[in-house]
Amino acid sequence: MSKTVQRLETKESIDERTQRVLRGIIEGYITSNEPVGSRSLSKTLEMGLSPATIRNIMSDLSDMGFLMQLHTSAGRIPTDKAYRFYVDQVVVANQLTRKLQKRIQEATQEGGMNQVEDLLISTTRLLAGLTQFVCLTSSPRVETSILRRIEFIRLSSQQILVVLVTRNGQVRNKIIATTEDLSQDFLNTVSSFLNKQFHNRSLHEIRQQILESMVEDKERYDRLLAQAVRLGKKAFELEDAPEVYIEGQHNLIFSERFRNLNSARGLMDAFEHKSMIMNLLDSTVEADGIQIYIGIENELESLQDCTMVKAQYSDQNNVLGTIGVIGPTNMDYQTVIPVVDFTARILSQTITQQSSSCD
Amino acid sequence: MSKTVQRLETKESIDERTQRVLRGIIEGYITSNEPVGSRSLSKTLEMGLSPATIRNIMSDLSDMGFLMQLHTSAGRIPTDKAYRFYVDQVVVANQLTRKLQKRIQEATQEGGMNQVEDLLISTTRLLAGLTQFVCLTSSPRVETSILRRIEFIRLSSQQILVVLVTRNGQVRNKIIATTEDLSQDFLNTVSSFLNKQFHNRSLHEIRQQILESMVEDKERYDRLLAQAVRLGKKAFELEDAPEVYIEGQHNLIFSERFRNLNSARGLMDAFEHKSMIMNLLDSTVEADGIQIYIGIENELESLQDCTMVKAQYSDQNNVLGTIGVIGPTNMDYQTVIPVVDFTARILSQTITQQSSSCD
DNA sequence: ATTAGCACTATCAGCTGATGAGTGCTAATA
DNA sequence: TATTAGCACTCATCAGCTGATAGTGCTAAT
Repeated sequence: MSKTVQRLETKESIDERTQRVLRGIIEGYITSNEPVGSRSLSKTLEMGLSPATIRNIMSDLSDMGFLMQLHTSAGRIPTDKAYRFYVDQVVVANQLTRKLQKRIQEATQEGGMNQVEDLLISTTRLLAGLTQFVCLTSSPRVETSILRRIEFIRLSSQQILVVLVTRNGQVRNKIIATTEDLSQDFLNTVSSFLNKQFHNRSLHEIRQQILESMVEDKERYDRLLAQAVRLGKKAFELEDAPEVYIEGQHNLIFSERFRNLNSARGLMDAFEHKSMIMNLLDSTVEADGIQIYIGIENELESLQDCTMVKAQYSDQNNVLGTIGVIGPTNMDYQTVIPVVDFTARILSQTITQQSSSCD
Repeated sequence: MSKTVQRLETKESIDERTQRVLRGIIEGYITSNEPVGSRSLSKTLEMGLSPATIRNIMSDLSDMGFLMQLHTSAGRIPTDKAYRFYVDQVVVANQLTRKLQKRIQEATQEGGMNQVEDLLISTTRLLAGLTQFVCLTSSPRVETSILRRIEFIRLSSQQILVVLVTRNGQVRNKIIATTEDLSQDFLNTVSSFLNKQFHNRSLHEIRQQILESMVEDKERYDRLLAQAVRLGKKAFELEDAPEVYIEGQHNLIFSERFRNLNSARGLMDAFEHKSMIMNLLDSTVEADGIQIYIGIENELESLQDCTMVKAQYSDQNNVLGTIGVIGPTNMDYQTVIPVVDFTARILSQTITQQSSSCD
């Protein structure tokens, strides 16, 4: 794996005029998806500069590493560094249109969404549709979520169904095998014990505590407690399956905007490995707000000619997961950024409402 | 939607020699994915026929509708009718290699598969990987599955979690809202009543019966029964979400074998509509064994230059769902057919084992 | 410092002729 | 009579050439 730049620098001071030209090229390339040349830029820029002057400036910008040419005598296109400059210095978090805001809100409020999973899936799909890119969402880590309720249901003499409900409305099922035949009554006692004991604790804490209990002197426990601990251990041994939702993969193939992309295949393959995606989404440096990884700033190689825009969502207490889109580096940052941002906020809001609706 | 042929006919009697030529062309095209010409065929066939003779025969076969040319002076390729002939008359259900059999068995026996969902997903992925095509699987219709257990869990004063376990190990969760605050004790009574009443009935039957109960004179019920009926109604009102698993979509784009396919886009889009896929899979004429739809035999337009090979899987009593692959019409039928067949059998077997492990 | 002018270069679409694989027809053959 | 050799013909493909276009870099004039 190639050691990559963490984040591109844009400390250099560029004079006002040069900045405007750079900006013109970036925006030109974003809208047209074609290399932009000095002549056309001279027109659109309306700064009264002749193509020749523009060429000189472009030449300087190339030297500084902001522009590159696919071949001599084609216009120039921005480098990743240029996009970084653009995102940091130029793009101001402009408002979404009311229309878009409404659309996002409505989509997340759609009926029958009391299961967090459904909400996440439909939000992911929404964002993929809005941006026409690929959208990825990581579901809340069960690990860190708060226990709301645990219940055991006897299925047969050897099988018990564990139902585990978290604070934010995720429901997990797991069938565990037992050697002893336990009655439903007994299971009820166990679960009510566990519920009392571990109410409002994170699953992680709970697991820890159970493990500690087990090493303590077993003599001190009565049968109930011993079984409770044993069942609890199995129940909370949930493989923390990295749940990821991916939508809009077909955009990667069919969208005009992705056409320069040579590593579509690699990305598709990467998407098959959920745990890798999970990593991608959840490897987060800054705690809040939107995060943007442009081109080579991405660690994953097949992502290095894409931009990933992502934001975390949370309930009132904790960060739960991440939602993000992957698009071409010349995406329309001015709209994509606020769309992702707003969607994440709405998502947080909806989930918070849900989890606060418990007692 | 174009009215399509239900199933292509191959009643015509073709003499032995002509059959061998046809078969040679089909197999040639299957292995090379290139139109086959008279000269090369004359060599590979080893029947001592000159290219000229072969050409005459080919000409006859073209007249009968078994062959076509993409353009004059390219070799000929088989028509859908030819593949139908091939599948019906030539392909004998040959055995899978032991190696493949093992691989399929191992993949389905992989640990932690006590949830049917996991089993289906991993089987779908397996089949997509083995064939390098797209694989589709429909999950058992909750509608027709048999109730094993139902349980209500009080989450808050307004929310109740319904947990529903079917005979073959599917677990469904649903959160329902209540106006009245019902105690867990009360809910336990309700669920134990419902469990007794409806044990081993299909969800469909149960729903029917509940609806009938509701129109009966309400006076005759005590509070328990009334609530049980009311909760039961909500619980069994599960939207029968058509659950479909799709794997290997990227093969559609990247596989060499699909390259003639112009409607990849259409297929990808179709895959987004799960209910359509569900229809596609479950619209079944013959009850058992493998089913093959070649080219224009498919109702779905964007599938009309593909072949779909599918088979149903079942538990000891009922057909549960369908698993199938979609590939190019010139797929290697000799292996694909037995692979799908065997996979479906193993799937049935695994699910049967699971559902019989209850009391 | 800016700009006009000019030489240079790469891409693209369109045309060309050569090549090759394959056919259909016909006349000769076993 | 069935088969085959021979020949003319048809297309698709490909390399090579063309002019048009759009861009650059450099230099000299403003």
